Amino acid sequence: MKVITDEPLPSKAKCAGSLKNVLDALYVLNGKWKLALIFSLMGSSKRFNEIQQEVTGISAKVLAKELKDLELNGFITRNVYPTTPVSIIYETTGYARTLRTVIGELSAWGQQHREKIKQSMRKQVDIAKA
Amino acid sequence: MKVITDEPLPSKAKCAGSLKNVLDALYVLNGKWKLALIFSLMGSSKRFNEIQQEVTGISAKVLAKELKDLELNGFITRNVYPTTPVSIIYETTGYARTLRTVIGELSAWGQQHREKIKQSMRKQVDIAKA
DNA sequence: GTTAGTACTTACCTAAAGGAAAGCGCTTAC
DNA sequence: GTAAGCGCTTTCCTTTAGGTAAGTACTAAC
Repeated sequence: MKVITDEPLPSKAKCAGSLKNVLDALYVLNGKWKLALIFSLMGSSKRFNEIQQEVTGISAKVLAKELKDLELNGFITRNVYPTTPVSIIYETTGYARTLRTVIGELSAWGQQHREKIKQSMRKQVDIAKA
Repeated sequence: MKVITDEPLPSKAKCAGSLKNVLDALYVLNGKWKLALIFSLMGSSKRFNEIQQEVTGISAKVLAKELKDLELNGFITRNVYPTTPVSIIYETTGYARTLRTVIGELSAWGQQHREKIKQSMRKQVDIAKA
């Protein structure tokens, strides 16, 4: 067991940058819905109500707010088509698609995480301390 | 321009699962700090004050809460060494390390995102609609 | 006229996140 | 004794996220 006491700056400088990157990414992608919304629109462009149906649980207010936010940050565009009642269709930008790998990894991780949780619930916990 | 009106369920069923995965992942990894803390401890095991110094901006209260949360979820372990004043060292578990790729992607994306933001601030915005 | 649908907005409210500052129990150094 | 350091906890407070429900502006159908 190595008790760290006299190592003020081992290699922190080089890691601090990466840490800042993580923090920066989380800053624009925060909240419960942003990544899910981008993911939903990456599948196909959709209109307001369609999004609300797919992303179950989101309220109209929050959805409107998040869509504005995502548009301001350049992740999606809001297209108004002058059909008889105007159609408003949201779609992802190319920039949002740079998040594809991030979201892909997150989705894959989320899947195996759910599996793990289900198993540990069956075991009823005997892992007080591993 | 393709106005979606008569496509109730094109391929939603297969995407809904992935969407749920994303939501599930975000559920355990929510908040400003969790991924950053895991990332910090992935670099090297640390004690309380060391973490607080590296992850600048986090308060003692929030750090204590997040560490408890991460321990409960099996991402980190809290090791108490019976040195003269007890040393408490936090380290990541193997499970936390399954997040390595996710965090790696997030960090890489955060880096290029900051670059993009810096550029668009110089240009002073002439990208009303691309 | 009413009703219905789309895409929201507005008002109100609760809960949770997060921050600042102080305190606490312990030990060691002076 | 005092002071300082560690690893927190406690208290108080503000901010933010998010939810519900109602309303609004438009149009078209009945």
